[in-house]
Amino acid sequence: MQFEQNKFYLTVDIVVFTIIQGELKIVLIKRKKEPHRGMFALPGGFVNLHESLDDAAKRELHEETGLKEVFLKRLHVFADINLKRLRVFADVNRDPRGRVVTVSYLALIDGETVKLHATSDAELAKWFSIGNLPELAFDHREIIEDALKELRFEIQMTNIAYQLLGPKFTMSELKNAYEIVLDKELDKRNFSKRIKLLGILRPTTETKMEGAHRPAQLFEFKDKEYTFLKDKINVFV
Amino acid sequence: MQFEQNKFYLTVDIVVFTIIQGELKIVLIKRKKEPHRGMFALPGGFVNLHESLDDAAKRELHEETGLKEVFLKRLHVFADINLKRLRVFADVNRDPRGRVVTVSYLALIDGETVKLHATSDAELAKWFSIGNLPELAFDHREIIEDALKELRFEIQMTNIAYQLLGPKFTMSELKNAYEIVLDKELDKRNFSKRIKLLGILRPTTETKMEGAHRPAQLFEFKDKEYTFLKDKINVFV
DNA sequence: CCAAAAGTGTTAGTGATACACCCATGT
DNA sequence: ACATGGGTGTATCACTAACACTTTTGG
Repeated sequence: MQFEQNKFYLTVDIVVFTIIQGELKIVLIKRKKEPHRGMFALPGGFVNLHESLDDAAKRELHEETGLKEVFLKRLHVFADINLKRLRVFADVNRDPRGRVVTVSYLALIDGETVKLHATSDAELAKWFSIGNLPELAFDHREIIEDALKELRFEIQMTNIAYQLLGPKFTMSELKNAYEIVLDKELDKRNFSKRIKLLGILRPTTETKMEGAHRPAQLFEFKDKEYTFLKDKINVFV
Repeated sequence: MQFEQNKFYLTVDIVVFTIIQGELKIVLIKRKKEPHRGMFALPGGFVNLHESLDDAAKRELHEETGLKEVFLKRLHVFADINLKRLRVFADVNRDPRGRVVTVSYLALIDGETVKLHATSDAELAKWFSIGNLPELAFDHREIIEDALKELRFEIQMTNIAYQLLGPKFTMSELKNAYEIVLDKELDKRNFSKRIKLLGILRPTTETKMEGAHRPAQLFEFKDKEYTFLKDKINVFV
């Protein structure tokens, strides 16, 4: 075939966001091989020739971060979502080994699931606050910045927040997640009104008592599928 | 290198939109080679190993549609824009020649530029109405549908409409372009108010007389750079 | 009764929507 | 004078934004 020589390496890189101790964090792994050995990088790696990008992302994330079944299950959900928002990074010189094109993935998981992981494999995979990242291999800083922008966009335009929280949560917990992602304080009255108006939540009959104050009502997401709140988009009459 | 066998072909495909005779159209070319010889496909092709995706897109578009300098100049603008919205199509079986991953580009040009082209090379490259496409090679129909969705999103959220029109235009011409892209009638009073409110246009002192009626004021875009109208996005207080 | 977070309502302002008439021109 | 498309204004409604007090609980 005429173009036999023009072949590329294809990789996937996954930006996994979560909230731990009130901070937005991502998983990074310490590279064991050259290039950039010893530096931190996003989990990810080479796509096999007969493997879908989604499968490669799940496989690499599992291999490199050693995450458990629980986490993989969540990951599956994320894969469904993020096919819609794949990004490509393809600069000629982005990898010293040759021409490597990468496709980035965005994943969200909730803090509870995270804790299960963080104890198991801390040597290789660690959580880093988004505001305090180490020096990163390749162009991974750029990929992360892009993913963060996308996350901020998506959390306002879609219902993806369901991935950041457990199945039931208080309005305060939800607001807190938005505040952390958007890095901005929100007014609780307006937040609550707006979220209710969007109609993405269903109140449950349960409440959560925690500390010396009035118990909070628990909510759940109506849909645990990626939904675009498109009324906000079709702006022209 | 361990992954030597896992190499991919990388292609770019370009969806070029324009408006001709009141219809939204795209360029398709008739394939001269197998696979899918004789079928219509998006302009595009293999990326060379030492070439950026943008350069490959410009090169392939020029090679396959024979477009002139005028057009290439516009294309350059489009390339700047659309790096932000690259899409990947990477299914395992999308091309019978092997594992081919493609990156899609979205381009807009104005009807005037188009006419220059359409006469030159009509055998191989043709304009097709978006509502009346022929059978398409590979997964190009899916790529086009994706590009159309993106176009409809972008025309409402950004100032990309400047690429669909000449340097100066009447409010009616602009409204018409929006109507064609969105496939929806718009109220001229509300459209005009909203566009003025967005502040992306500057009125000129010139007018356009055409037919037996009051002459129309000509406008131009303030910025001919991709601008996101982000006030519409940050929705939370 | 005190501390702490939950929960809730009003007002003013801004933009969205729906709708109808006059204006400038060529014939 | 009339036909044609250009150009504009107003009233209603919905959402945004700013802001403070009462409720429920544990200690």
